[in-house]
Amino acid sequence: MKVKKLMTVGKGNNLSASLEDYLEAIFNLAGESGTARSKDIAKTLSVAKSSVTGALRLLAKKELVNYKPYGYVTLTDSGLAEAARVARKHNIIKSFFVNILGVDTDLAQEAACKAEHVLGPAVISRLLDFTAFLNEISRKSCPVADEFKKFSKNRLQNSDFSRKEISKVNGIIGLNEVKPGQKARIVNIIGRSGVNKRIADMGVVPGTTVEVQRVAPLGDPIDVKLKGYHLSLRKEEASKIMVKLER
Amino acid sequence: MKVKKLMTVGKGNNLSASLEDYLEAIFNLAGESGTARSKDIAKTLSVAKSSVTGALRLLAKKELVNYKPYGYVTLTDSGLAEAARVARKHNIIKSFFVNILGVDTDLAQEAACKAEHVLGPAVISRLLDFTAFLNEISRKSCPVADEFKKFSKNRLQNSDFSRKEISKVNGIIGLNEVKPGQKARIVNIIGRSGVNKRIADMGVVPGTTVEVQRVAPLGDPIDVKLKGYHLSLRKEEASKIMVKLER
DNA sequence: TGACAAGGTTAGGCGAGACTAACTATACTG
DNA sequence: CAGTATAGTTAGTCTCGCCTAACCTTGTCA
Repeated sequence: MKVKKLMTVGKGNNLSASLEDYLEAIFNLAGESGTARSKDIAKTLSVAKSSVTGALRLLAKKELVNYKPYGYVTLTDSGLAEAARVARKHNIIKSFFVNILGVDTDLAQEAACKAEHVLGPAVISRLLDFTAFLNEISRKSCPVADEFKKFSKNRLQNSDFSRKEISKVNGIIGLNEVKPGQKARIVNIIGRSGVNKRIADMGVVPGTTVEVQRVAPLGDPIDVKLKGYHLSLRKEEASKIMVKLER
Repeated sequence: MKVKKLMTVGKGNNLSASLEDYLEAIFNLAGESGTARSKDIAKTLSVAKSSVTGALRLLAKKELVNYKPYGYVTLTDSGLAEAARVARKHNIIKSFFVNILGVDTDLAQEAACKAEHVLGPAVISRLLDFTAFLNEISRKSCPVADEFKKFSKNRLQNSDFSRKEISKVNGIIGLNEVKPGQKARIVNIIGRSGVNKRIADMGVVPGTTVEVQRVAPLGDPIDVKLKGYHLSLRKEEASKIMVKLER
């Protein structure tokens, strides 16, 4: 039997993603202009004014904000703590994206907004340690972020990640999409069952090169050559083998 | 005016997070046991059978799965591509969490499940490049992941990140929570307005040490000393300055 | 062949989160 | 101090995902 949600609605402090957003917005606005006006909250989050009213009532019930209709909104002590926690997370994530990965600021901002609701303390903590670590070794031996920048310059540029371009992430495709005659480098193998297990057992690891030899009319089966072996794969199986085309 | 969602419901391929989950589950199940039974999908995702039926109908409408009531479920070609894309993302994220950050496998699995719906191609692509980069330099100079492990061993261990422990991430707290007499190291400053801007302009960067001198009865204002200066901060401002207590 | 178990579907409902439209309170201005 | 613009609230509705309970299908086995 599943666990039921029969907790008292009272003030159980389990914030939904959207309530966290409201809290964070208030936190930021209060910091900038002293006080958080409902309208500005609405604007920051791109929601209707009425939605803000609703959220404020919920937050008030949880005793995270001081809220009286038509009055100014302030954070309570626990609200402040909670908001700071969220903002902290946001910052850690965003700074990783921007400073380490070199993602565009706006994009990072946006991604961090969503990721902050999703990554638990364990991951965040490790992430933070990791950036500290990178700083450390950057000082000691090499400036990691810069090295990385150089490193990625050398790779073939697929920088036009329009929002709509969803079918390929960084040029990685399923083996089933490779044309006959083409060679590709295995990036990873999803799942370890059936043929994929067999392949893994053959000692095939990411990095191995594979060549597609023949593809049957409907894309199934696919004949490949790898490590000297010949193999015939079903399309479903091939789709689980992620590859990057050799240039 | 906002952009309206007036697209034809038909088969516009914008998958919601949950539909992506269903697709991914089907992808994995089909890989393991040849075919995806509705019941197993339900079990994998921990949802009721009826929810699966609903999702399958939606996916069928988008032509991502072949679905007939009471029949077997298979992915269409575009469904396969889409599912592989999601699984790929999942793998990239999870492997970063596990292999680089050293997060526990189950936790990473869970976190990756959520993060995969939230991180766009740009971030994923950078992440992938970054792991490739780390592999590169691990071979050349030092094994980064191991070094990191050693590095984090040396830090004070706050490893008990129970789910409920939400008020502190890795021992980082707001300056407002620091007790008089204690010293702390600034980790980051959220926002650059008001006093925080003044502080930032004073050349205070992450790493600077700050000492709390006096805290007024209600926690406001807070007198601090930093870089030789004395400052009086309002609680709200202090809460935007993230610090870590000095040991 | 016919009964039954297991899997799948339908119907109805609920909560979260958002929206629009209409109404009310507050604040500014002459 | 009235009048109006601006901010905030209320009421009602919609969509998404999910649930439970009851009902159907299918395949199996005596």
